[in-house]
Amino acid sequence: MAHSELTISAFAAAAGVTVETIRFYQRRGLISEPSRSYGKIRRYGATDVARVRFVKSAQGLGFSLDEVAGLLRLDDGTHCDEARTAAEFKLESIRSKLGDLQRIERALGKLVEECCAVTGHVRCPLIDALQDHNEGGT
Amino acid sequence: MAHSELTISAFAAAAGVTVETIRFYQRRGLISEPSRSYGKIRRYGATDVARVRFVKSAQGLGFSLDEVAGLLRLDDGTHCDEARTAAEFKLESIRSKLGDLQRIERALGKLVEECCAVTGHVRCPLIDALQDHNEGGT
DNA sequence: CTTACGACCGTACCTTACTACGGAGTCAAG
DNA sequence: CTTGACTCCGTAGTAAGGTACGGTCGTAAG
Repeated sequence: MAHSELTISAFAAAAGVTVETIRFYQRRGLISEPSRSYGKIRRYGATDVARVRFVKSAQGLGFSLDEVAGLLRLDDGTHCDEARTAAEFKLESIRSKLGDLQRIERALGKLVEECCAVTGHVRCPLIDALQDHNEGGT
Repeated sequence: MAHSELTISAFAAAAGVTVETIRFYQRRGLISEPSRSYGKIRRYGATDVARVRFVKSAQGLGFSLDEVAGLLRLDDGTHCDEARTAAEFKLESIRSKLGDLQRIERALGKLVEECCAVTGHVRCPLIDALQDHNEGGT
């Protein structure tokens, strides 16, 4: 596998984005310049596809491209101890998001269950879910 | 409770945003126009603060302001069955995000543990985490 | 009364993340 | 050797989400 032979358009399609987006990510350094096998045409492989997919997922979770780049740098195996520290920070922010998301999920699940099942007004716990957690700090 | 008496600047500070952001959210309909008690000055209460905090949290999780508005509408107790259906959709997207986030968390946790503990090259599982999940579809 | 601090308003500007465009080079098929 | 799909490149434009700016008004202190 990893037949590093995709043209940019095939690559883009495989990753679920457009060619322009690939070129944009290239400029941003989110994907490494691939070996331009004969001529000056870029060729991409399966790992590149995974990388772009990762970018898209992380983005959907509220990370900016800069943050995603940071995450990806962690994965590159270089500057280990630096990466470790950074990873610990990231982990914190991720766990915080995880908490928020879980609270929203619970609240929304409850809402789906209870909505219209109760009499009178609903006052669903979507916002409250986060409020409970937040009110610890002033 | 709910002493609806905050001025816009106090409100903004309480919610952790700027006055301009409040006005912007107002225009977008993310917070309801408050009763302008005497004169034409807006006054806000604790529920408004919770609302803005919620917006910010949801945003950090990758929801656009439009989506957040959608979530908030669910919470408003009106158009119940419509809300229920929408909530079920949202719930799906939230659970998908939750999955991604958990995979990243696990991978990052592993990375922190294993990085530099192993000999030779690291090839950490950050991207792989999402790849495992994604490769089900071609 | 005037000076100042906020609230009010609209408009302009900025950053992030794309997206579209125009023009030139390349390569395989006909 | 032309045609056409596809590559390359740079630059310009767009949408979302604010952020900043300039000016008016109201009221409370000096």
